Amino acid sequence: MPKFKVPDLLITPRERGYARGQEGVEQILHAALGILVEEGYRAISFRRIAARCGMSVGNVNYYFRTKEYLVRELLDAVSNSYERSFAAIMHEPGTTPEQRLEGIVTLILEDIGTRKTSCFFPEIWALSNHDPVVFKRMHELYHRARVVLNEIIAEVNPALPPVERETLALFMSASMEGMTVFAGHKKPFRPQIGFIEALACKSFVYLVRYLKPGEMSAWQRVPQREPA
Amino acid sequence: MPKFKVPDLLITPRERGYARGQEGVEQILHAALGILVEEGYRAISFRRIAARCGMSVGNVNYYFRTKEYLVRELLDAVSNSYERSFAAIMHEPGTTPEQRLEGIVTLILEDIGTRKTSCFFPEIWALSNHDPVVFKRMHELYHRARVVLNEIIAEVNPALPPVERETLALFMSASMEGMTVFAGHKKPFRPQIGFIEALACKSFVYLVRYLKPGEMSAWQRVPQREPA
DNA sequence: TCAAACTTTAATCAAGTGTCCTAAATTCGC
DNA sequence: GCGAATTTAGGACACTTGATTAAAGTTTGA
Repeated sequence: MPKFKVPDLLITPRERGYARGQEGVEQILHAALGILVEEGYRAISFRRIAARCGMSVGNVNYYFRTKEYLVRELLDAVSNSYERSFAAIMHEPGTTPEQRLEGIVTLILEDIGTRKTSCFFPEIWALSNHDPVVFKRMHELYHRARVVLNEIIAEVNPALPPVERETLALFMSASMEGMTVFAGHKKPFRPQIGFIEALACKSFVYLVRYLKPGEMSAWQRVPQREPA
Repeated sequence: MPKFKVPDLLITPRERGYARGQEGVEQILHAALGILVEEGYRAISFRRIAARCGMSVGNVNYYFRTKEYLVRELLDAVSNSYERSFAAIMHEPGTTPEQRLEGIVTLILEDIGTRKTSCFFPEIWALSNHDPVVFKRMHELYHRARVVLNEIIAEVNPALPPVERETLALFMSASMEGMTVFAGHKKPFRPQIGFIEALACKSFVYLVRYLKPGEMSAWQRVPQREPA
């Protein structure tokens, strides 16, 4: 099982323009990410980006006419880098589903140990509460992550109905994301990440293997109600 | 098992001053929380708070000389409300540890369904990456939450060594917190919260009961390394 | 009653914002 | 190397928003 590392950004090249221009947008997006990581989303501004990559404000504005476009492309670039990593694990030949599951758990728990991820995602979570565009793109990203988990579950435990399978995938994904706050970069429990990884793997493998169809529904005592 | 509901704020009364003044600070703190929930942390300002509770800017500033004091008291008020809820569950007589565990899972997963919690915590997670005071208070709050879990684990599975017990408590807590983004208020998976709750309870009870001492360490394949 | 506690008004001072415009400099296919 | 397309600088515009304070008035409650 090789080690995967999620790259910071995966920027799709523009159709027109000189090579210099492409370099420009990459500088800008990396600067934007850097500011977001170091100072939070609200700190992103044309002026700060310009300062950070030694450009003029007007030039940054030439590449991204509005801040909204800029943020959207930044999200896409992060999202794309994860998509590629997930695909790599999914298409790895000669691995058992359990090995792939462990691969994902390792990938994610290693990734949340990076400063970028530890700062970027909480920022996005907060933002998605107030910005529908961010909300949509974030959940698309997580959806792609769950596709991999779903496939593994279906392979190990084919009798499990789709709803229960998807709930299980969600449970695993959310468990790992939740760790960001506690065992992410410079967080109090980062040193225990080995234990945490082991616990997560064992717990997930157990659930995936031994969860019986209908069991989840049977456990539910009260049907969920949704207050208006 | 009665239903607990976490109150929005638990404001400790001041030592001096008139009753009117106490009412004033409560208005202010509730307004600040409202703004944080609706527009994000960065939107909190004396001006906005004043507008929201029909006060003058100067008056808000009279109660809280700086913004920092204000935010600190806001955090404390939220923190205290959770502390009381946890204590209530911990000291409930005539319940098995398993029942108490289910009580906590239910409490937390219901709580993340509220708009306040769904917005407040992501905001705090993001903020804690940039503000050491918020970092400290947030982790104190979570520590108090884990104390309850720790106690339950110790009761069910007394042979489990402290480190492994604490890692398990962390794992459970983080799993539930992670759900905020996916099954919180107005989130895509809120309707499945019944399934999720069932899955969490069963999975946690299984781990708490059947985790054997030393098992976690044995699973760890590679000792964790920390890059500088 | 009357001092302490509140409240308003109005103002200061500072920093920052996105967006647009013009004019100069550069790139790179031809 | 020409020259159109592209990139860059720099500054102007027109705002918004911010924290904090001083002075003067009002309310409270022992």
